[in-house]
Amino acid sequence: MTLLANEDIDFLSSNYIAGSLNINPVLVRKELAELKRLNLIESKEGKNGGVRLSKSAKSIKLSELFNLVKGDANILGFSKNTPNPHCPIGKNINNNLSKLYTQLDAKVVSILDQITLEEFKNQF
Amino acid sequence: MTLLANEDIDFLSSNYIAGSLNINPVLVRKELAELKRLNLIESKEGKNGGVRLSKSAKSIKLSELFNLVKGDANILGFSKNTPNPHCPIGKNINNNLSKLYTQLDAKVVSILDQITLEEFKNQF
DNA sequence: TGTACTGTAATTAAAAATATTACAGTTGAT
DNA sequence: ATCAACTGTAATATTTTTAATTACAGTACA
Repeated sequence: MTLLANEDIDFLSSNYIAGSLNINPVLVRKELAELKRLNLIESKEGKNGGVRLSKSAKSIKLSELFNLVKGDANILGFSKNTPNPHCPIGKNINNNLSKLYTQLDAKVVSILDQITLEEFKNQF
Repeated sequence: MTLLANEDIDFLSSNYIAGSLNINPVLVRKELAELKRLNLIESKEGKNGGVRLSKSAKSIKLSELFNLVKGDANILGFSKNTPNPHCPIGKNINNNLSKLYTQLDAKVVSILDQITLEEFKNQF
């Protein structure tokens, strides 16, 4: 997103972006699909196509990106974690951790709400 | 740690803990080694051995555990992420993200500083 | 009509996490 | 003293997850 906010070029190709990220273009396109779903970017197919921000970097808050990456899970959450349901602690730990994580996530979001992509980009 | 704080039994064996976590005892012992390194727990070898908290749950803040799990990295940090050093954005992105993450981590720690293991345990 | 793209699916390969096996050393109980 | 139940740790194997690759249909420009 920083790259999209930074470059003057109208549409950036997934190949170009993949070059910057140093990963495979198909992975980039998959992630771009997510960003598109949230209307953060728009794409153009065909020659000279690619993707660009669908609104100004000034109007995109980092919290939006955080929530996108976060998805359903808590960002600080557990990867797998399937404790023994017969253990009195185990059976409640995920519930109690989740409560805590939700609280922490909210705080993180409140900070990221104050930072725009434009501001982040301008550091570079 | 919640389990250790909760149980009355003097020393809990790695097998018992593994039963609650539903994972392999060897993994548990590896993680216990970390907790021991930080003097959060103490262990006894031999029969009827195991581990217990080395200080009261009241005196253990969740922030200590957060920092232990976090290690060197930022908790919100990147898993691999080796961007193209020839890209003006790519070459600085990790540095700039790291600055941001450090700020967020600090906020998280400030919250977890206010919660003791005892308080967390008492929810169960 | 060729070239450069997106979009997506399917497959393969690489990396990371977890489990397993093994065993030396310690402690308590019989 | 010897057995049983532990810790501590290393080495290996398995499983899971992540990322890369291949493939190709569809679109747009020139």
